[in-house]
Amino acid sequence: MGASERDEERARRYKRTRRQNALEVTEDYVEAVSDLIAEKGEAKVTDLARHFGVAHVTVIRTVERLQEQKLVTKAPYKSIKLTREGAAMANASRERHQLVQAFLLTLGVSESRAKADAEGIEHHVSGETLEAMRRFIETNGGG
Amino acid sequence: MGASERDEERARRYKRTRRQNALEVTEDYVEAVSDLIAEKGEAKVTDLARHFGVAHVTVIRTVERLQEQKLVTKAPYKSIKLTREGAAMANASRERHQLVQAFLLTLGVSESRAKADAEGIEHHVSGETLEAMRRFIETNGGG
DNA sequence: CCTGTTTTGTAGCATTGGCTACATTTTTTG
DNA sequence: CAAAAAATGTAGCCAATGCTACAAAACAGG
Repeated sequence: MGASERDEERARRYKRTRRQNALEVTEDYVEAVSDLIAEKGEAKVTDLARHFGVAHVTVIRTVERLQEQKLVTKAPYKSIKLTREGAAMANASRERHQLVQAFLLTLGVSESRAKADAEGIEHHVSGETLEAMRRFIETNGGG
Repeated sequence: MGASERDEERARRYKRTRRQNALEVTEDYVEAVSDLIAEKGEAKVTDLARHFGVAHVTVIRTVERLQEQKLVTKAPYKSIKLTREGAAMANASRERHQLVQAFLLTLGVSESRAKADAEGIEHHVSGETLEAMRRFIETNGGG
């Protein structure tokens, strides 16, 4: 007995979510690197470790992976820089993050909750849902 | 130079999101077990593998973990059963899932997108945000 | 009831994201 | 400039979630 179409569709959704979870860390890192460069002029391993509240070793390994994915560059003992693709991903991620957060605020969620929930939600929002959120903010925003 | 309060808060949010990602699989499994029992009378390893689109071995190991967490029980070569806590988690998870999906539909997102996005979003929605979604559905729902 | 299929289980490997302990390099500072 | 402190790197561990390959148990048909 094979998988029904409904099974297959659900399985696809499940896998998509798992993939997005894997992407989350990547997006969070490039966004953090971008923010740190904007704020301090450079992004160092220690800054990222403090940013995420993890051990510096964890940052080093994750940055290695990001290098393999051509999202950042880094020479030994030097700070982390974004490639063009990395910068593009950071911008897209930040925009989406801010939109989701603004949406939650407009919906009536408190600031602290909006920040916390946006962190988890942002990576799972499709373009279509993002558009719906944007419309909602435009219609109900500001007041 | 230590971490600032803003750093610490952001780090807490980040860690919370990572924890929720780990919980995701757990919640998805108990919910699937609950659904299968409701539909077919029992939940077998193969059913879950088909449900999620993963190898049966992955299911076996995950179910072992769920047993350690007292969410399910399982004897060798027998089907999976929910403990009281497992059933409670399944119900809460399903309710939240449905509410998020209904919310997205009310917001104007297409059904397929709503289903897909709800899958990823549901595990990251706090009680407060869930309440805001419920209010929104009540106000704008039905039409 | 035996034989073949399906289901379940075990062993072992990979990747990701955590960690500690220790080593090395860079930076700061007295 | 040398010593102390900070930053970075390496080695090796763990857990979770995937996988394939092979083994054993349960179930179905003839």
